[in-house]
Amino acid sequence: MTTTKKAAPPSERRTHLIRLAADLFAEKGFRATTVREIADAAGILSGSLYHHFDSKESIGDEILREFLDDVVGGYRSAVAGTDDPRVAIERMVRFSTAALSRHRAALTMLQNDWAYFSAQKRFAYLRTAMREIEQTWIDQLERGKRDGQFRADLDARLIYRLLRDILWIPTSWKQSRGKSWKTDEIVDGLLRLLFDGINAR
Amino acid sequence: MTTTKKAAPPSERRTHLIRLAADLFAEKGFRATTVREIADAAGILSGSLYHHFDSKESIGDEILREFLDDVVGGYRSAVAGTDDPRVAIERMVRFSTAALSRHRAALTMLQNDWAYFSAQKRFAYLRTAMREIEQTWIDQLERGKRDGQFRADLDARLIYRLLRDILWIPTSWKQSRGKSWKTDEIVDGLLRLLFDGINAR
DNA sequence: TAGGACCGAGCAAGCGTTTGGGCAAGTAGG
DNA sequence: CCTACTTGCCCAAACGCTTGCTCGGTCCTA
Repeated sequence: MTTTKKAAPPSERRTHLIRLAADLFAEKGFRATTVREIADAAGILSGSLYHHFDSKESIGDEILREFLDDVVGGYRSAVAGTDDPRVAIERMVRFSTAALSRHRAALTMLQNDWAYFSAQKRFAYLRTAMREIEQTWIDQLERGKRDGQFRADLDARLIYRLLRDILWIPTSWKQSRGKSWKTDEIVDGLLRLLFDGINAR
Repeated sequence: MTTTKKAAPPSERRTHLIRLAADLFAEKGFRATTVREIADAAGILSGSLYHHFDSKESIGDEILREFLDDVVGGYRSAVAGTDDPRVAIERMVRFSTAALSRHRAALTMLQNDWAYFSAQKRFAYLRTAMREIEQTWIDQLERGKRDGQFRADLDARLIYRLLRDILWIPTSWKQSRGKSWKTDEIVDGLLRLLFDGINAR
C-alpha cells in the first residue's frame, strides 16, 4: 500500500461542488453551513457528498489551501520586481484586494472560524503562511522607514496588523444594499487613506 | 393578568451569568457557544440556566442592547460639545476603542453572527442603532469637507465604512501572543494613520 | 459488465429546551 | 419557639430536532 486512502481526485463535478460550498461558506462561515445546505445547492442528498469528499473539513481544507497559495505567490512576485517599498506596498494592496475577492469564502472562514481551524494539526499550514505574509509586509514597511519615505516613528508591526485586517474589510461588503462601490474606488480610497490620511494639505 | 410572563428581573446571579456567557461569546461567537458551555462555566447544569433566562437568545439580546446603548449615548455626547469635526472625530475614535474593549462579546457577535441576528424581528433595533451611528459619522466627515479641513474628494460613506470596521479590529487582538500593544498605542497609531497616513512629510 | 454518481434510510452525538422535583433560606402566624 | 408556606436556585432526566457521516443498493453510461 503506497498510496493514501483518498487523495482527492480532482474530477469536474468535485470542483463544481467545492465552488458551491465556497459560496455558502462565504456568507455564513464554515461551521454555520451544514452539509445538507451544500447538498441542496447541488441538487443532491447530503450523503452523496461523501462520494466526493471524505469529510466536511476536507472541503474547507481545499478552499483554504488554494487561497493561501494564491496570496503567498502573489506577494512574492509583488516584491520581486522593485526595491521601492512604496511601489511594492501599492502592488501588495492591489493584489490583495483582487485575491480576496477571488477567495471570499476563505476570508470568511478565517475570520469566523479561525479558532476552530488553527486548533487542528491538519491546518498547521495556516500559521506558517500567515507568518510569511506578515514578514513580507514588515520588510517593506521597515525598508520605507530606512529610506525616509515613511514616517520614522511608524510601528511596522502595528501598521501591518491594521492593514491586514483593513484590506479584507471591503470583501465583506459585496451584497450591501444601496450604493455599492467598485473595487477600483475602494482600493483607491484605501491607498489614499493609507498614504496621505484624510487631512487636506 | 397585567404583567408579562418573564420580564427579566435583574438579580445578582443573573448578571453574573450574563458576564460568563459574554466571555464565551467574545471568543467563539454566539452560535458556536453552547448553553452547556455557559452552564459549565457557571458550575451548574444547562437546564438550570432556564431558571434565569427563557432562551439563549435572551442572553444575547441583553448583551447587544447594553452595547448599543453605550455606543449611541457616547457618540451623542461626543458631538455635542464642539463644532470642530476634527475634534468630534477624535473623540468618537477614542470613545469607540474604549467602548469596544468594554463590549468584546457584542463585537464578536455582530461580526460572526450578524446574518443570524439581523434576520429576526426581535433584533430590529440593531439596524436602527447602526443607522444612527452611521449618520453621526457621515455628518462629521461632511462638515469637515465643507470646512476645508478634510480632502474635498473624500467619499464620506466609504471612509465611514472603512473606519467602522477598522475601529473594532484591535479589539480582537486582546490575547494575541507575543508583543501586544497598549490601548493608547493602538488608538494613537490609528489616529495618526487616519489623519496623516504613513508618508513622511 | 464495470464503475462513477447518486438515493434512501438511518446512526450516534450534540443541540436548545422542558419538566418535575429537592433543598436551603426567609417570613409570616399561632 | 415551633410550624407552615413561600421563594430562589439548582438537579436529573429526558424531549424533539439537527448535525456530520455511513452503508447497501440502484441508476446511467460507456
